[in-house]
Amino acid sequence: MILINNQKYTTLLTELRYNCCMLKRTLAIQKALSESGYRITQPRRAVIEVILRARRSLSPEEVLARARKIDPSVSLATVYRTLDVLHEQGHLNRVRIGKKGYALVCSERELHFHLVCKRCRSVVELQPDRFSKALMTQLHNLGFAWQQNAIEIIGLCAKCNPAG
Amino acid sequence: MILINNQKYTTLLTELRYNCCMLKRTLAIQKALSESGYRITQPRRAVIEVILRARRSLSPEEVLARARKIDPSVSLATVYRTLDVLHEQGHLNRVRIGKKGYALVCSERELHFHLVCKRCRSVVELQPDRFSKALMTQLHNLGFAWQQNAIEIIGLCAKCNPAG
DNA sequence: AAAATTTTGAGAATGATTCTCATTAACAAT
DNA sequence: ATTGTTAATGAGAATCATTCTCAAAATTTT
Repeated sequence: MILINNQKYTTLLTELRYNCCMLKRTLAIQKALSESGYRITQPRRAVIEVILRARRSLSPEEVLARARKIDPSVSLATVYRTLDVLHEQGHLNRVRIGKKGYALVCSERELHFHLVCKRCRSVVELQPDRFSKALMTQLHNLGFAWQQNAIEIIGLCAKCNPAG
Repeated sequence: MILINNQKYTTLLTELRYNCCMLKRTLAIQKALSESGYRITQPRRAVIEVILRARRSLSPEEVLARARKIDPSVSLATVYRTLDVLHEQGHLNRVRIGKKGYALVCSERELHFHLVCKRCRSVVELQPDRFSKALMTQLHNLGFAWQQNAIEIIGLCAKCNPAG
């Protein structure tokens, strides 16, 4: 076993793991879209990758800026169009935070919770657990067909919460 | 005991109960706002009453139209301003449904779930149960201070769901 | 590779939301 | 009740996010 006791390497490794995980998710969403009859284009690929890779919720303008680093031709219209597609397919939610603006939270997995901080816009994912399973059962029994992979809970994270 | 076997009276009674319940809630929200230093004005009262009384999610324009039946002077600006206040205080959520438009869901009680149908905009409330209690505990343990009374789950209700 | 179809970029058009400011209403203190 | 202080309001103008338009380009199918 190799032990590297170095902050730099640890950070790099964490980053690598994160990117790898998000790449998988990006591909999963692309596959899902493709199977629903949507074409997987360069701009869409870029937008999806940007939203998934982000550790916090981005505004459409921010998504555009980051997506252009991958594909400089992407337009704002396409960002909005892709957001619509993702939302329609249940991969993305838009929830209002504060007086202005929304949180965009994207996910390819089954029903689970996202904790969105309205101050720093960070997004923490609650692992799908017994609660979400029980909730799914309850919804199912009511005949309610939910159309979102994630449920957003808005508030202040531990860091941004003055009282905590 | 008096038994009235008449559809008309049953409907009336149900309606009465509903109105009574919503009146209580309206007052509860007014009290909460007042305690937070907001003034309880006629237009605010009207807007809050309209949103709470509605059995489905309304658009701001719809809220305006209904509020004007209570207080004809209410302006659209005030509707938006009141929505902001309610949202800031955690009484109201705005979540996107479909390509255009939002659901406005208002609540004065503790953390619980709302099922919003994106087709008929109906809102069904899940009774606060062991799941929401457990969820609250989990959030608390993470140091996350949620700022909404209700969590909206978007989808199709049993009536609007073609598969169900 | 060509055909069929969807998607795109650019910028104009739209329309929801916010802003401005003089006026009014709510609340606290008297 | 009256007054003073201050927040809240209505009206419409201003802003800005979002959608629309359409010819051109990209994707997928044949």
